[in-house]
Amino acid sequence: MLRPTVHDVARVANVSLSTVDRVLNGRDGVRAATRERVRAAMRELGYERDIMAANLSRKRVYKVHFTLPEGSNSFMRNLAEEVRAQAREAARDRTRISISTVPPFDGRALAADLRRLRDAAPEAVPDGVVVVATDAAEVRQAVSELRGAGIEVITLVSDLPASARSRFVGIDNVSAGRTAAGLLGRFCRGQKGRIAIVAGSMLLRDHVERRLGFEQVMHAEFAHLAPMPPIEGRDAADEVERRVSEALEARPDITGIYSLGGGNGGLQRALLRVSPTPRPMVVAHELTEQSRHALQDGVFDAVLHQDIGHEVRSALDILRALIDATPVEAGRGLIRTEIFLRDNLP
Amino acid sequence: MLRPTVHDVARVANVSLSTVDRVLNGRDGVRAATRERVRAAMRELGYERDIMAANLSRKRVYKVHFTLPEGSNSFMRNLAEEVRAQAREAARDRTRISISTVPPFDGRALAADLRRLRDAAPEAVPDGVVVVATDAAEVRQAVSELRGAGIEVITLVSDLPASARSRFVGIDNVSAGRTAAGLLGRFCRGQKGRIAIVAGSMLLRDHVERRLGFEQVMHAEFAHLAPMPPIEGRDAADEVERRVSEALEARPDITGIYSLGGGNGGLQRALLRVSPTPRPMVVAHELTEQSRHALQDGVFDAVLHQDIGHEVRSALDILRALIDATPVEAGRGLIRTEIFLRDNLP
DNA sequence: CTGAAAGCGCTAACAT
DNA sequence: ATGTTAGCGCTTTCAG
Repeated sequence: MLRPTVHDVARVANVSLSTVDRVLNGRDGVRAATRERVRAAMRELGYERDIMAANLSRKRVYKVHFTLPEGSNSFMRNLAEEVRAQAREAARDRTRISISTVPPFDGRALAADLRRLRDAAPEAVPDGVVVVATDAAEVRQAVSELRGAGIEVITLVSDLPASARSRFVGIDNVSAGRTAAGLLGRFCRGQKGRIAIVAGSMLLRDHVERRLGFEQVMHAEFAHLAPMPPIEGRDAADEVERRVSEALEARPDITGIYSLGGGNGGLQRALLRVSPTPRPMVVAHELTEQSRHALQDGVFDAVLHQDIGHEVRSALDILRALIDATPVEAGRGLIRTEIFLRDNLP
Repeated sequence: MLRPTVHDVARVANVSLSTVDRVLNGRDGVRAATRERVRAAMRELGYERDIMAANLSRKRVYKVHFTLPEGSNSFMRNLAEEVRAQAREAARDRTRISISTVPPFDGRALAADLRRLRDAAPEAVPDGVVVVATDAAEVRQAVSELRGAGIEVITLVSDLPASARSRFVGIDNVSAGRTAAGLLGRFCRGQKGRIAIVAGSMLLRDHVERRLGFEQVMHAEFAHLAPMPPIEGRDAADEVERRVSEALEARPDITGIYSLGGGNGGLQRALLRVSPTPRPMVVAHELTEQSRHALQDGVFDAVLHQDIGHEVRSALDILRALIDATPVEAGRGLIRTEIFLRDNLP
């Protein structure tokens, strides 16, 4: 037996197609009694609307806008590239993607960009917005206004907690930090010594979260391995190289290193230059050309990674579902942190 | 400007809709010259067919059958549960799913079930079959017959190489084995001793491949840790418990264990009962209630996991594409192997 | 408030 | 070998 259609509902409820449609789409102009009759018919038949057919008829085009930080680091450049790549494919799924970039770490500029979207000409106003959020009050406010205008907002990579954003898509950074500690602690089993943490800046939210998770687990499970205060390398290879070299020379008992930010090329050079023995075990973030080589050469032991393509795709899926007011699983959007060793490089 | 439609193509090529349709679907009854004219028009306009509309018009229902091993272990039970869950959702995507189960490790029974599908009443013959394959000649034969009858066949979780199956959906099991070795080798750094391998059956292709990858890396990178010949527990907790207990008692120098199959409850019990010191490091497969507890209690150190939901969804996507004769990316279907520690349990 | 009718992009009889 | 026409399930004018 085939799925019931609007026709069946109309017949059973003894109304016309248009009335069923009005009820289906919550439009008014239907007497309460009639509406109830239609609802009853739907329930009785187990009616479920065919979204494909609906979209076809309505000639629906999902208008989605991405607001990204200007290409400060290679991660963000990759992200922008990925969005552009998927913009092409998305056309086949009735999705039109636009992109704008704003200066990084500038809440004001970001908020202004979001407001611009809301105030655009009606046919240019997007149905949904994806934003790599800077954590600032103005941004929270702007997001709230977008939502007020019926625009769905997804935060990507970096969340905006306590805001009106519809969803967050990215990894769980606390969990990533915990994972790093679990690996590094086991890699250094039976060793005595210290663990060095290399971060970009403790002003970056995801870095803070990773460190938090890392120290939670280190403290609870591997108390003999005392993490040192973070070395802040500002995600810049040169600075990382200099500071890590100093640290390695000053403390020959460094048995493990957790690099939770960028600048991994510098870390790698520092390790090759100082070459302490036995070599420290190293866990870093994001699979790039640099970190891939470091893994292959046995300089890094593990790399934690977030799959950007997956994140963008996921953001689009969730956005379309939100726009269609289709139920979206709660946990959807939490991307797994992938773990790469030399042995499972893709 | 909107996407061009069949109407546009027809107009430009100066033919009727039906002719465009014939060319589009590779039906014959079109003169070569006409066909070329239509093709040219498509290229000129950049025409791309709207699959949703096509399916709507065609009233297509994808009939898909899953043949699964009877619930011997919790992984397979979860798999069956997941398939049932998605059977409900899939209805919305014009997909009708049926399921049958067969005794595990029984190539004959599996082959019989597959033949039954092909020989069913015409309207009950599925368009595609998804099967967790037992590696046996009869099964290869049955798969070949299904394909001969125009039925697409996808192997799930465990592949059937050198067979006529259309695709494989699952993890790269060689890579998973390598990953396990990379982890276990590092976890046992500085130790001397032996590594025990616990497998279900060397008749299962995925188990063979995992072992292969594991030994590759063990040999190349951690030669001081000699892997023992596999203990075959037939994925049954009791048998695993018995055999592992014996092994632990016979060889107190077991410093690491790689459990690449099912029956992890038994492994866990054996470890608790014999409780060798220092406790061996343990890497196992599949996150289940059992292995989750083992991780939390510090009995297991890492669990390699395949996301079943993702696999089932992926299998259905690919199957629909195959049935539609839509091109399917080659790498599609290779699911990432996830790594869980106590610290990043979902 | 409610309904009839004309599509959306594609396919499938049924002509010609 | 090609064209005409009537839908698929839903939405959207435009009339009652």
